[in-house]
Amino acid sequence: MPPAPLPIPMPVIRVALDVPLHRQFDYLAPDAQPDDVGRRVRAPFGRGTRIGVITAVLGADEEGDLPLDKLKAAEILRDDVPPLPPDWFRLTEFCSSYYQAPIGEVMLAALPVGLRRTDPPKARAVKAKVKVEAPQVAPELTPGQAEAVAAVLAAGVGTAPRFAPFLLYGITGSGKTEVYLRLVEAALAGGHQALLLVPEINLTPQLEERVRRRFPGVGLVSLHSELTEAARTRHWKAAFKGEARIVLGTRLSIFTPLPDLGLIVVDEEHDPSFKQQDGMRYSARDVAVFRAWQRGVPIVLGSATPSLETWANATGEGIPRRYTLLTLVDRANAAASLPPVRLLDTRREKLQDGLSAALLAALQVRLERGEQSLVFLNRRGYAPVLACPSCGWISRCRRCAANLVLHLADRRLRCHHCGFENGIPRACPSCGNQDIHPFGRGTQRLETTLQERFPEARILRVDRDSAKSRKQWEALAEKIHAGEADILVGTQMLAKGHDFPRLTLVGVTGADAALFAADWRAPERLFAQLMQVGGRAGRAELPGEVLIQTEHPEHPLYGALQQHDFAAFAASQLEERRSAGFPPYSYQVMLRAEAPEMGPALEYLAQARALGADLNGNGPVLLYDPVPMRMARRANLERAQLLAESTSRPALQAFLAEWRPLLEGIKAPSRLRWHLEVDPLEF
DNA sequence: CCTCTTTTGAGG
DNA sequence: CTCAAAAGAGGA
Repeated sequence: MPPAPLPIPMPVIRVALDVPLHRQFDYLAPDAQPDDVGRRVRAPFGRGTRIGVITAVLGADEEGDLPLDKLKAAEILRDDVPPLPPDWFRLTEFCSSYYQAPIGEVMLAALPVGLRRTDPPKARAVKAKVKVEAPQVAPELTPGQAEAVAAVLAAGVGTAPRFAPFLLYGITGSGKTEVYLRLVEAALAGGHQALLLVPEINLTPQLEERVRRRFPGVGLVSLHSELTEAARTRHWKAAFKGEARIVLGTRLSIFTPLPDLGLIVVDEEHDPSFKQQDGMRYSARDVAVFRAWQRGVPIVLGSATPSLETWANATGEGIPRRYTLLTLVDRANAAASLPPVRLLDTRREKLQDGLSAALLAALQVRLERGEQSLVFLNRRGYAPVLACPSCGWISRCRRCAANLVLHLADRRLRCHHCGFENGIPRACPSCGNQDIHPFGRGTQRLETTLQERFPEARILRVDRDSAKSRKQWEALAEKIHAGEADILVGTQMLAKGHDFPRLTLVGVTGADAALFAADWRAPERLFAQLMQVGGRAGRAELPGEVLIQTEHPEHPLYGALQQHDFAAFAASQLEERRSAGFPPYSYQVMLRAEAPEMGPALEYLAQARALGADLNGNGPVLLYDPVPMRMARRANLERAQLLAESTSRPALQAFLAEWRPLLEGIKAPSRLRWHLEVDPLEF
């Protein structure tokens, strides 16, 4: 006869800890109350102490996993943080199951660092600086904006919100932000909180300033990685307690508990920075849509170049239409207000240091007129590789399957993937030849070339090397604004954020590479990038022009770009995806493994595939062969991947739920690491 | 037989 | 993940 369950004389709590384990742990907590669920605890774990979140308080009649005498006691933290609410649990549990991430990791990652410490520093009183100015008058809405606002308001913003997803599609400068502000206004008026997600911190301070001026006196907090730990914690708490009515933040802020949430806005929804690429690999935009659904509130995804997933959801091209499409500017208007795009066919002429005569002439004209130009090249450094023409030596990284990039600015050879760096050899390390050359072009070389050609021009290079921190970038932007630069040379950094009123020419070089890249999402990113950087030209009263150097002027991507026709581009890309069975017409999961040797990594994946095949039978999930990644070696680790794909998301999810535990059982050398990535963006 | 390295398993 | 115990490999 089995022994009767022991009565529990002392409450037992179940705790999610910040450890990469798909299970929870029970602790004794003499003072636990049922309503302590959602509170943080300080719990002994292993030989240390950790912070966890109480997910359940076991009643006297419930049996724990372990006999009571094996349990340790945990200390419930009854500080000024209220218990995390049920909807926050559902949100983190959804992420844990959808992305196959351990629940404790998800929960703790969703909290500000200040609340994850085992020894919280004494909180100092912060005096809120409430500076109430007169609200800035809202500009009159264009008919398009008014229509968009009305459509979203009809989903009950500020009154009786319900789940309703919208794509707000409008080019840069078409006034998407004003639409957001009107919706925020309505949400606030109805006593609701509004959550605004923005891609990265370059833009955050500007938008924050604008929102603050519009809603003076209204609690507004920002949440992004450049805030101090204390500020983040303070802001997070203010949002949780409902003191902050507007929350403006980057991807992690999607997990902020908001008692009165009534509206979610995701600006630049296509931006890759909404996808976290390490730890829990989640898409904040997708989580935002889930959260809107779960909380029953409207969500607005805004973009000039929506992701194709979102576009398909909004247009119903080949899949059920799930979002309402709101178009801010019709095509005819867009073509009129956007700078003309001219393609420079570089097959027909001998380039001068990589620049065509037409682009050089256009730069000369801008110099004479005292206007600014921008030359875009999405490759930093001086040259992507150093090579010896006599023996064929090239500057390879010893730790990666990549070349060392020549940086002449600080005379280094540098790997952009692992951070390895070296001095520049005087002669070929392999054959001693003194005559080694840089091949290809990066922003530094372009800068040098332009300086030689236009000695009188003030040239400013903007890339991750010249603008490492936000402060440096702000300083550069300040200089550009003040008219202290004639020609800007830069990477995609220049495409985002700041507005430069005297900029009338954008030249694009080196764009072709993305046309035929192995990554089938490359054209989508290129189009968005070129739209964005092209949109920099001529935004004030001065008309602008975009010149693109290409060897493939007939390519449909450039054709669509010339017409400023995103819809046509999207339609052709979606057609390709549909015939190839790629997302959004299928759902994918990538299993990646890395190890010092390629053999074990591939072997691990082969076993994973076999286990998956057993599970799946001839079922709905297609398992591809394990293959080395495109960049097969990084930081001395060989990397391989295995793609699983299905036309049914539920089927893929069901498969994953069974597959992942099996993956954990595969025996592999200790130095082998693996992870799953749901809805991968890069291949 | 001892020492250093790698693997395995637990963590409440 | 991190740590420690157990198992294995190599050296005197």
